[in-house]
Amino acid sequence: MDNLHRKIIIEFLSKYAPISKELEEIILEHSGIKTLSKGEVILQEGQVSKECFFILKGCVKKFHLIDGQEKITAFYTEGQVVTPNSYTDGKPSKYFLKTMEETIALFGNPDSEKEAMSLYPELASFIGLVTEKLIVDITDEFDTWVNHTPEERYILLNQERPDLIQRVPQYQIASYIGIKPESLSRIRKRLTN
Amino acid sequence: MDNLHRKIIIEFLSKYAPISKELEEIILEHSGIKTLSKGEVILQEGQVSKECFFILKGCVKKFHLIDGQEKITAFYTEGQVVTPNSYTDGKPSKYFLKTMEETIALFGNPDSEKEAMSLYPELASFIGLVTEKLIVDITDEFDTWVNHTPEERYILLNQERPDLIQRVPQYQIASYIGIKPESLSRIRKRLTN
DNA sequence: TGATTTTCTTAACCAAGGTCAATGAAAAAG
DNA sequence: CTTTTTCATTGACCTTGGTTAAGAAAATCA
Repeated sequence: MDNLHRKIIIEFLSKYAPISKELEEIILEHSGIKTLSKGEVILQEGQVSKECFFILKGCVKKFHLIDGQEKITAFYTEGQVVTPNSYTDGKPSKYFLKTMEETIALFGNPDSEKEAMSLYPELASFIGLVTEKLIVDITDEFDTWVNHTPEERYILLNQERPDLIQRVPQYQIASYIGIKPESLSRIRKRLTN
Repeated sequence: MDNLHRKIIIEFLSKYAPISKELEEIILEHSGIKTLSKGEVILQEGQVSKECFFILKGCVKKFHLIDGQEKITAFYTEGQVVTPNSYTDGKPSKYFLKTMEETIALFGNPDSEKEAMSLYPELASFIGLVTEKLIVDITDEFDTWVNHTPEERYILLNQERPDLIQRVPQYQIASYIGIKPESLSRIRKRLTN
């Protein structure tokens, strides 16, 4: 694990609570690092996920297939945790996870998670914090979504995740903000005038 | 606490894991039951929440005030937990919580929660399950929302929470599904034809 | 490099929701 | 039982996004 990756993890973990070097090592030891090539499918619809992961480098999209069309509901990038619902509830996934670029991520599975938690009880409360924070983030995102128009969502996206606009094709951004590529073109035109 | 309320709680708790009579008592002892009258504001925008609650009877709406307009993002009814983001992250709330009817709820606060958890470690892992399930529910709701039109959302709401249509005024249902009351009228007309 | 595929833009027309204003119906208040 | 207020519906007109089809621009590949 190189220094950049280490920094991303530590930065992430420190958001939740002061973290000891010891706990840091425990977490690193119990997760496996993997590199995925561009366009790789991490989770299929109907499949039960056995892994959650943390992105060190790269970008992953989450999408539903509706009438043969991809409907993107999330882009995950560096420093984000991805815990598929299917990983948590053991039910077949309703959505896909697919890399947009070559992606390096730390993978964890329930067995090693349980093992680590039984060895290090402080890990459990730490995971609790991460989980609680996730709820706050998701509900905030939901509220932001429903309280804005597609045009406003595009403006917000430019402000809050300008990197995404650069690295993701526009027609996928369109899907993410809930409109068709043609409409996003028009919105962009409206905005430049 | 009467039998109906007891039943609602036990039904709720059993969704997550088999629950012992003992743990049941612990939870009941550490939460205070309160009755709120119709129209009571539980949480104000800008306020830091010190309580989460579980609804035994009644209905609570969550809404943002945008340009003086209520934008409803959730209705909570019997058997649902409400954990304000502000309760979790300690930051001022971005939204309001207000009762739609007389509402009876079990309230918990961080102090009694921590006390109970230190006395009964098994409670912590139980709360972990509840929290994880919340994430699954919220992301499912989010995905359902973004993948449907207002008309489809209205049809879904009728199927999945027919009680809400009965007990909540239509213009508030309209706000909840993201449209104006006039548009909901038109949708209803379209659907009857 | 030239060829091919992918992505982005434009335009004309359509459908759904927003706005404004008027009217009716239903509930609440007196 | 009225009166008043709140809520729901309707219609005319506007705005935004969807659809379809064509072509331009960019990225990829041979």
